[in-house]
Amino acid sequence: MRTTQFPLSTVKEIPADAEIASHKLMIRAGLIRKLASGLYTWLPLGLRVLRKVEKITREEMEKAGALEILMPALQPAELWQETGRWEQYGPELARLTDRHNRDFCLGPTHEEIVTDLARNELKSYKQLPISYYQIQTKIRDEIRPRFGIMRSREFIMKDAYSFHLNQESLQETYDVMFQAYSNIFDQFGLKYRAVIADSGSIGGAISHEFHVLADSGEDAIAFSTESDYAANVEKAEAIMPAGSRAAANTELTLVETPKQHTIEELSQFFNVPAEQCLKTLIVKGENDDLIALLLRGDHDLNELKAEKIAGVLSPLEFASDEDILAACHCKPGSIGPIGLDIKIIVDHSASLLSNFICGANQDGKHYKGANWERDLPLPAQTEDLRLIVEGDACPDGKGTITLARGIEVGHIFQLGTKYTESMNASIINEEGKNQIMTMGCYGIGISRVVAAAIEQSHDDKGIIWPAKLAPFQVALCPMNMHKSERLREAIETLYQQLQDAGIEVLLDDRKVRAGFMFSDMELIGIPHRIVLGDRGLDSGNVEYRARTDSESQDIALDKIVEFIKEQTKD
RNA sequence: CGGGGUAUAGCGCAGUUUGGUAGCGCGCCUGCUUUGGGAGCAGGAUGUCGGGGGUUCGAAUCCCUCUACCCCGACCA
Repeated sequence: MRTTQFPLSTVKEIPADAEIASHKLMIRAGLIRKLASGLYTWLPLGLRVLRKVEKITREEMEKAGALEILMPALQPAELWQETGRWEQYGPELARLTDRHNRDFCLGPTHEEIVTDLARNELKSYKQLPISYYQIQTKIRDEIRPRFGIMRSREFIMKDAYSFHLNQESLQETYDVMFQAYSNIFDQFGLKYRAVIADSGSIGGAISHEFHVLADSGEDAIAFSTESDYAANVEKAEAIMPAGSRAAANTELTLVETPKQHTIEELSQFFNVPAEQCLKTLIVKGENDDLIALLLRGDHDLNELKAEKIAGVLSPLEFASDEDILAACHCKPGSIGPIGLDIKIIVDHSASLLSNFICGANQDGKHYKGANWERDLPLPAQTEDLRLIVEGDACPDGKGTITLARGIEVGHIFQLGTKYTESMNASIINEEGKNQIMTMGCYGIGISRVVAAAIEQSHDDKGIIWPAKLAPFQVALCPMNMHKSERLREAIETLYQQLQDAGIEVLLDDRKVRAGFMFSDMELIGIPHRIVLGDRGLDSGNVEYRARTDSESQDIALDKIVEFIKEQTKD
């Protein structure tokens, strides 16, 4: 391609509404343009990258034995009503009616549609297992689209669905898909981790997320220092710490704390670490009652864990100040478990505290030197309530936890019979009887991968594409070609030779100055750059520089094609 | 949906407090000079000042209203 025929839409000024590096760079490098909140047009350069992500994904899905199909984005409400998700999905499901006043939605995902396909097409166990996949536009009316393509209202997803006679078969395909996903992310050339995940609203039991590691990631991932354990922090179990409670050796004392409400203020006031304080949170229960959750001061509540406990309202809701005043006779900031007359659930770690600080249920007062089973009974219910933190013991017993940030780009689930049962998707089994199929589903956020790759790999000059995602492999930059006919000829020859060698070359044949050209090529992140001028022609050399290099090197003009082939081979 | 903010040329912004008829930088067009790290000079084009209503002799500016967009929270590939 030539830049005169494949215009670069680079811009110098950073758009005001772009916050994170990938969003800024996608606009600046001319990959995308915004149409409206959460809606983007892919420009030619961006689309080349997107197609590469699709290609790698498609190849690996084929290798994994999945069959490509294409399902409609516009979907009848009836199918969603069958599974109950028409009601459950909420406002994120974009709904509309047709001219006959029939209800439809724009598909945010395709479990209903593919299950309908399966129940019509699949009759016999002999047809199982089978996996379908598609690469298609999804629509989700996000509460708050942001970060450009990272969280948009319309995005491109590869979604795959597998159907099985039983759990064993599902597990086999799940393992195959897990491997396929690993292959895909290896090929992308991105640093990633597969982590144990919560299955969220899609449903099902076992599930893994694939995260591209980047400091700006919205998710926190917990890893083991020793084993291959990795989990989304929201799912990572904080295990009961070893050891027992230290002995009670201080008196329970009521202390005036007129201005101390937060754990931080308390730990300063009493001059003790936050972990010697007890944090009391009041949440709503299922029967309009209130429940107190107790945590160590240095720990944070994991809301996902809390709302899964029987009796706790899901989704989690904190009690209002009025509710708290009624139940605890004080305002938030002085609540504590001593004498508290509502259900109390204590976190494992908090149950091991001794001689701790806690609220006294009187405004402006706290207790110090509190001890379980001496000053107050240890609550009967001890649970894992908190977010795992750096340094915690790993749940698998090997090593300790470190944390990293990640961008969720893939998610695989074992759905079981959640959809097949409600939609009565059955086949005839070996005994000639009807049997509900077991199902798995596997997603990759194709468009998000592009943003995640940039987020992980960029510098102050622009994008640094991994080889397999780069829109072009080589930038060919002539110096003042419009003034030298022999240079034009040499460049044209080289351009042709590189293309003949199967290399994707972007020839910058614009009549622009060197610095302008270099800046553009660096901004759009082309991995290899060849510079040739009259000077080079005289000495028989070109200048080569990889995007990641800080210095150029001279390569003989008659060796450069071989050199580039070597640099760009797999 | 709650809380905060913004809307002026293709992009980034000033002008609004104190009403007087629209400006800067980048980009774009023309010419000359430059030409190895986003060039210089000269000239030029581009605006229903987000929409509607009101106050006023006069509104980008004051008042009312609507809309869009952005940021913080719950959602997710």
